[in-house]
Amino acid sequence: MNQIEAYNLLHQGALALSRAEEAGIRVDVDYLERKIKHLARQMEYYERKFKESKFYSRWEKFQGDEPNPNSTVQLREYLYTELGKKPPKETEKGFGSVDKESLTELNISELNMLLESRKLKKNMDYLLGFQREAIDGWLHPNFNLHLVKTYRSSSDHPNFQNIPKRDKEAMKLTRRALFPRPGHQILEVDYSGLEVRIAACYHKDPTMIKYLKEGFDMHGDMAVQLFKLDKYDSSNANHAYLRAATKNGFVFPQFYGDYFGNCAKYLACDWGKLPSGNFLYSQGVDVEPDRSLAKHLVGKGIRNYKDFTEHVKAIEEDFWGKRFRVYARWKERWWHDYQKKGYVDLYTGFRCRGMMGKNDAINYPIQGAAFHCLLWSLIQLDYFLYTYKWRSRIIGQIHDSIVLDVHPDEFFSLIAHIKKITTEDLPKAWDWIIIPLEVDFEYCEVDAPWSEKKELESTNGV
DNA sequence: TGTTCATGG
DNA sequence: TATCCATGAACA
Repeated sequence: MNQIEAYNLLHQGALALSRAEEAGIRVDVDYLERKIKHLARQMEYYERKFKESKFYSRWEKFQGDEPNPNSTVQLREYLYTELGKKPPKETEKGFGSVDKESLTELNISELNMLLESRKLKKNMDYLLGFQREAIDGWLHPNFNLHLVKTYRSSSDHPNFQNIPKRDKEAMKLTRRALFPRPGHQILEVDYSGLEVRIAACYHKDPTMIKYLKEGFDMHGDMAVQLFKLDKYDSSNANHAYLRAATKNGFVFPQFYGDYFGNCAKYLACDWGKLPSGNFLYSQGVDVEPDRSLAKHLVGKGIRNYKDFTEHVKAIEEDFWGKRFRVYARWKERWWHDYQKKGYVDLYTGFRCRGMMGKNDAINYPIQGAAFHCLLWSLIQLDYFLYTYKWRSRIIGQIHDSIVLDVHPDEFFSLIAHIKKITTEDLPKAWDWIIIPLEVDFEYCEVDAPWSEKKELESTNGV
């Protein structure tokens, strides 16, 4: 594809997204007002309790003034200088970190209070943002195509692309404010594993292609290797958890250019959430014998954190040296080409210029082109809804997913059309897409808020 | 204005 | 060489 096609994609994309902005999403302003008051009371409670503690009075003495728990500088001085604690982690600039991971690791009860109040504040900020941007009970988030260096989109006022989802409590609290039009329902369609599939279009690694075409479970296989399981059992909650940890703590970081040391740290740390124990995070200390995963790994010859790091190192070497060696060779070639040319071209006709590190040069074209798949689909869908005067509307987009406000009469036929556009029409339009694409659907009942979203079990036969 | 933290993909 | 891309709030 060439730069004319790239321009047209952005032009048509801007028009389609402007219609989504105009459509907007309903917001329950009464709920916002109630909940904001409620959160304010909860925050006051935590503040009061925190100030009653000995931990606080010592901080007050040290500070010589009223301490500000929101100041990372004050907090780190107090913890790491006055109290002499050892920072579990450092910031990018080399100071002692006071983020959630570090404060949890320090294991001081007053810090848990502080973390709780940070969480409340964060939730409050989302609701205040909605309240500030609401016009007559409607939000109209902006969707930008001109701000991101990879030619992805961004969103602001309010940002539609970072509303809580993983933390169930925060998810319910924030998305409970957002509604479809009266008598309508929210529908979401998202491309599954889009970036992995688009990456495979670039590097064409046969093993990866096989995983994607045959529907084999790459994360499950890696979990078996990392945790020395006999066989992956998806009905086992521990296995399912380890698979998620593997996906987020090894596979994706490796794709983005991380190395075994960080991966080992993340995986060991993450076991803290597992019933079987958090032993390895206590750095080099031998495992506690009464924890089942610990026992299991000891039985396999991995006795401590150091052993585990070596183990992850070996798996990393196998990952790039054997399993995905064609992918690895592509990365080297691509990086070499960038150093020669000073730019990288996307399959979609865009060019990224400027100073890039190795990870940047490799990841930008994948991230950008993956988003363009979504954008192309959104343009087609918008054109279709607009031309045939459907009552359903696109109301937003989150990198690899589209959010719609749907009239119930149009629900099933709309799903069929979306499936055709996203998984059949797109690969026909762009011949560089050599991997089959898949989409999943989620939906809410009529008049239900976004917090009530559930999976659509099967879209066969619609 | 740059840094840190938290949220999403 | 060592985790990619954003927005937004608060602080210094």
